[in-house]
Amino acid sequence: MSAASTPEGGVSTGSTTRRAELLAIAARLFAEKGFKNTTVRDIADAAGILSGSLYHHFDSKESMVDEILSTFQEALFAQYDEILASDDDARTKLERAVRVSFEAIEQHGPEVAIFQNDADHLVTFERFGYLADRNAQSRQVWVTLLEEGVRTGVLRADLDVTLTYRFIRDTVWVAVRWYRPGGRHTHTEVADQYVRILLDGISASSVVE
Amino acid sequence: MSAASTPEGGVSTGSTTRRAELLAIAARLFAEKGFKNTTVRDIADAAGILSGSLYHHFDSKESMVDEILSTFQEALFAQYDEILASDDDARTKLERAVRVSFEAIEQHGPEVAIFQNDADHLVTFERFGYLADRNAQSRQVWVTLLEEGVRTGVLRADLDVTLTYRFIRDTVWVAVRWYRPGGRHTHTEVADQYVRILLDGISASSVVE
DNA sequence: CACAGCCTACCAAGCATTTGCTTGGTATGG
DNA sequence: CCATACCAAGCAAATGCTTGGTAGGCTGTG
Repeated sequence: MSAASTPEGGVSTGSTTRRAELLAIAARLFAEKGFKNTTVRDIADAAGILSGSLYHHFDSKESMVDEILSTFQEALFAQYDEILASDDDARTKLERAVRVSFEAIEQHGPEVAIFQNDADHLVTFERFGYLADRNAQSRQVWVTLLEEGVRTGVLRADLDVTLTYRFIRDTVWVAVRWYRPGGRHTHTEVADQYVRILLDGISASSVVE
Repeated sequence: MSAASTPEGGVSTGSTTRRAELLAIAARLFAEKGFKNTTVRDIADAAGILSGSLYHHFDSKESMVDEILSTFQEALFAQYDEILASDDDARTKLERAVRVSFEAIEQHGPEVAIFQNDADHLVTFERFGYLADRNAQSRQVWVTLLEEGVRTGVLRADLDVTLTYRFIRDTVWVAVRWYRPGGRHTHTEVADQYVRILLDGISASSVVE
């Protein structure tokens, strides 16, 4: 029923412009109000059209968020993979991973926010299984970096790697809730400040045995 | 959720009032699925009653979450105030504040989760204005502690206090997403690990000029 | 160069379901 | 006999999505 009314040629071609515009509008609203809490009428209003007209461009509300998230995840993990495969030492890799993450918040805030806020809910649908995979993959990236750091003596030997991973992940990604491009700090500054605290702590005299 | 088998707290525990039971059920669901995404029928099903019957106990869905959050916030800030007013040095106060927070996650997980996930949305309603107040108050607690630390020379002088506050707040409270009572770590262990990283970093050799 | 045909983007109207909540009635223990 | 706790039925609004139609630009052909 759906394929009949939707011109097949318009899927990959068509007006990429309008389609991309609508996706950007939807992403912003999903990030602001949450996926479930954003109605197709909200999106249509923001785009200046009627809700029914959205279905000329997309199959469903789900397919919109699907396209938004999958595209973003693809790009992000390409960067992580590059860092993992690089020749940098563990400390530099960690720094780069943190920077890349804050950069993603800067450049793809809505996508990060949607992933943070709605992934748990979306993952219950088969269609979004890849989100769980990506999550596991992300964990693997960080844990690998941390273990490499411990092994090479760059990081403390008594570190609980899993727990540390969670702390880093939480701090970095939840920053999407308060970080605003053009605000008091650049994303690079925020990343540097966090790396400094993460590596050396906030204590004035950090004499570690 | 098989409402037929054993509705949550269906067997009246006698001592606890039915009202409190229903609030606990609602809190768990709000935390799991989000406030807006939880229907009154969800709550009623979990309680083994019909949705309309909830309105014998509560005015509205909003008043349920209101009662859940306000009660919790009251208790939490009493603890913060006690720490602020104590004679401990800045470092000890910070440690205590972190511990109290993880303790809240342990003992009032649903309440913390609701506050984390839905406060932004709820705060747009006049009724929940106190949530914004409490948020500002919390910020004040942490910033005061950090500034005291810098002033007394316990913490690094070049610390960006506001940024540090955000990092701490994010890491501590978002832990509610993964921390599970009875899991691999106690809340005290998690708090200690975090305090250690926060103060001294994860680096093996902290060279702080 | 006119014009039929087609395509993109949208409108207008509405349908089925879900949702928060209401109203009037009922069973049961004290 | 009365308060507590609940049921039965349903309403109005909101929500995701469908259907049939239209305006305007572009294209190829005679």
